[in-house]
Amino acid sequence: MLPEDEAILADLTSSRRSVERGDILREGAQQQSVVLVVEGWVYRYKQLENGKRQIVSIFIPGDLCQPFGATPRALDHSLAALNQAVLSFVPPQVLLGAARSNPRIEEALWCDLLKTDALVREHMVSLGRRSATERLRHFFCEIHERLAVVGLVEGDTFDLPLTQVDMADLFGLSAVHVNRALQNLRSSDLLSMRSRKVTLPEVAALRELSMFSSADPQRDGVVYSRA
Amino acid sequence: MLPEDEAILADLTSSRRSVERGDILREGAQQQSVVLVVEGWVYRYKQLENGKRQIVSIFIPGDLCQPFGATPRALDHSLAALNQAVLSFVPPQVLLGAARSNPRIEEALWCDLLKTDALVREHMVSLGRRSATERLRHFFCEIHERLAVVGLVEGDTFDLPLTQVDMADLFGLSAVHVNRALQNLRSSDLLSMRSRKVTLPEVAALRELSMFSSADPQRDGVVYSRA
DNA sequence: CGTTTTCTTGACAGGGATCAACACTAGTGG
DNA sequence: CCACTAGTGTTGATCCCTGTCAAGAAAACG
Repeated sequence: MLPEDEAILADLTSSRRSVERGDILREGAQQQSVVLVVEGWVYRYKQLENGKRQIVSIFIPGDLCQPFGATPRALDHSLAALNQAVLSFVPPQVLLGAARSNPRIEEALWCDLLKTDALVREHMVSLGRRSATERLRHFFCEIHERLAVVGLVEGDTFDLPLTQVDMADLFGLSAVHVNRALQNLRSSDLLSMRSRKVTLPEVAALRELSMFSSADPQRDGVVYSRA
Repeated sequence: MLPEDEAILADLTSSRRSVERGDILREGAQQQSVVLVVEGWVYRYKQLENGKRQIVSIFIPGDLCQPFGATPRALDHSLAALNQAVLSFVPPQVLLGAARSNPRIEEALWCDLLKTDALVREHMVSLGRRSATERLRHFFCEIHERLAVVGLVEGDTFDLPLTQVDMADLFGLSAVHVNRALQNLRSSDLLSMRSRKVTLPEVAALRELSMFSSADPQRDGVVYSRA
């Protein structure tokens, strides 16, 4: 990314806001701006009348939580933070303007949008066609790769601010079963977890097992990378 | 939609192509154009190494099968037709150009994109948190509403070119279980099916039961409507 | 430190998968 | 026009993955 592009994108994060764990925008809220994650983890979810919840996307630093051209409208889902997070609320006009003024930025924004969609699709495959253990394996590969891109993996270890209840709602499982599937992974020595820190000693083997294919061969589409 | 807009959009369907049931684009293919469905049903799916398949989206006439700014890239999924379909392959530059030249078109394209995403999210909720019967009920409500918008519902009846195997791959179930869930619906007199024709005698009751909430209160975002 | 959240474990139940026939439909070619 | 075939729909029997309930252990937190 060229310096001039970076300058423009740095502007996007000039008006930051810090939020605590919990809802940021509720389903039905009139959404004015696009949320850019600067720090922390954010997720989208939908809640059913019977109390069941499904997490549909997870966002990490550098991710845009909505399509960059999302015009003001009522949200069909809720947006929440998993831990304390720093967000930037960017009016879509700003993003659209940046895209118009600079083809490279336009390209980067579209690239980001397409990758976000691709992740959602992969998640759907997990929900529909993978067993509990397979879902976990695949997810850990995916999140490891995404975090590595933005420099949030140290060695083979990273923070994972998800409780087992969160994971249950993410994977479409019960919390009890997530617990048991995690024990599976731990006993196979492909994963260790303690106090929200995950270590994947053999990522390559894990990828092999979970038939994980990188969604991001080029790794050039991150809209905003941490300094 | 104003006449001048319609003229521009009509242009988009000038170069049509007819396809038979089966794959249109395979995963990994280099995608050059955005596919617009003029007639017939199209779907996106992903296939796993073990042969399992997950359908991630269904498209009906008037739908754009990719984000309108999708730049040429390798597809992460496959695109296929459920029945004989007429498609228009539109270069993204054409759509982006139309968007730049006319704010109403830009708005319509973004609106379409956001709605497609919203449908995907609702589908994820089904996969993760709804029982087999609930998934079917919800799907029939959704598809009924979408078909009605483009004038493909007569009375309370419409064509459904999905086999039970297709539905299984759409809902993340086995074909046998789809069959049994369908019998549930039929025995409750909320649905009748014969030779690919579906009738929903009491859509209102079905919506109530499936807690279906319209994703499209305004119904103004269809990019291309059949004449 | 108590309190609350989160994690773990066991027993049990159930939704849905799998396997294997068989019926039905539609398309094929003789 | 009718058998032949392949795909689709239907049914029954059985298994197992995952959910639910409940209770205790461990960790996080002020």
